[in-house]
Amino acid sequence: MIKNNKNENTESLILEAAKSIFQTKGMDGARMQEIADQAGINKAMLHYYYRSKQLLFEAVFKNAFSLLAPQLNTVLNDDSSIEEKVRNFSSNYISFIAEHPYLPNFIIQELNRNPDFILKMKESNGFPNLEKFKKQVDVEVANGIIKKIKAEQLFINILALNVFPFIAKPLIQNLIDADESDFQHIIEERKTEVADFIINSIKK
Amino acid sequence: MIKNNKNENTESLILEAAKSIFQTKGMDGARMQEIADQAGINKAMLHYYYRSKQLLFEAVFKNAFSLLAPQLNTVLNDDSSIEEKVRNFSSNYISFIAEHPYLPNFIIQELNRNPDFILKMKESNGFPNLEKFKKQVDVEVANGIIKKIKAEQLFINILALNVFPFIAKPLIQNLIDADESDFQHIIEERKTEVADFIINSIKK
DNA sequence: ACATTTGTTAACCAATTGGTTAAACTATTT
DNA sequence: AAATAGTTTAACCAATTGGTTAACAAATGT
Repeated sequence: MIKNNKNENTESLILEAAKSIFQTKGMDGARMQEIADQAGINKAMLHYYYRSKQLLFEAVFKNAFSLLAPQLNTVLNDDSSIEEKVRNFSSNYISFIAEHPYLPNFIIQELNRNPDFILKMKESNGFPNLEKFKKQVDVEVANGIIKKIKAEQLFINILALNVFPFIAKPLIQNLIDADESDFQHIIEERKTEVADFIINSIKK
Repeated sequence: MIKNNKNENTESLILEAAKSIFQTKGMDGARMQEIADQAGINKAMLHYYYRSKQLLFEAVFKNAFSLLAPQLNTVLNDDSSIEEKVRNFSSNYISFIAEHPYLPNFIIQELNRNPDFILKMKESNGFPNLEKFKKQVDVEVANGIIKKIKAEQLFINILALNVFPFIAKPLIQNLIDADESDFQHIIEERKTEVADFIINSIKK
């Protein structure tokens, strides 16, 4: 058999396969055998490298979360204005999620199933922190740059407008009668649409 | 044994138990035995009344969807202006979901897992229809009442801002560092906050 | 060359799961 | 009250599932 390089060794083969299965089927719907098949290896190897389904799942989850968190963080903590942050975030985040469409749904779904799970994430560094954003919103409100709004509500709105379409895709597609290409087009539009919508609402 | 009335007969006991288990654990995570235990009856009864796990699940899903759909429909199809629709929807929908917190997540999650499933829902009457809303948005845009926006995008925005906080509750709670009572308070605020946010953005 | 560690496999195992069955119990009909 | 139809139960079943084991193969070190 051909020698594997670092990107094709068994351990990462397993992680990649597990990622794909867990993210589409969830913890409960995923089967160890299916993960092994997709990785092209024996089921016993899953346990050799990750001990149990739970630990393999946690490895996948942490991996996914650590991909998502920096996207939030960079926007929250850079030095641009609120307006610039909103524009950057909407454009970047929608592009990012379009490349990882299962990510937000996976994370949100599994956190709903096991809310204690996020506590482990909070301990790790790189967990998104809202402090700077909060102060910035308060300052811009005080200076009359944007209308009065609580940072938390604004943050929820930004997240909602950007993330929801990906999570609720099957529902939305049917409600607005859009096929796959219609939907892609609408998502593409939203890279600026969402930012404009938010700015219009908060700009004085 | 005491005679059961219509609200306590076995069939609806099962449906209630199944609702509670399926909505918190999902199709894959739910166990027939657990549903039977919660209903206080023998597991064989589940099959006697609903034949299989799949059919029991579909009964629960249709039931849930038929609760949610009219909420969308009444707002989409009444005779008020877009602004009134937005205000009504935000207030009513948030109140409604606050009473059925697992509903949107359940529906969205299971539709993601099984996208074909919504086709069955579409056939049934009462499936939300956007036609009237679309025309109305176009008219109000043409008349200069609201800013230029596509009805589909506005609809997605309304849905996102109202529904997302419930779906992403565990994530949001941790990102903004809110305990249960903080979160309830923020949700309460959103009954007007969301409507104002949308109106601010689209009103000329 | 040999021994030891690391990686891999096929076969196996106990527990769980959705579903069935046959018998018992209860109400309804005649 | 006897027969019939509908409801409920305990015990059972085959299939699936996560996980283990023991033997085998491939590196690695000495």
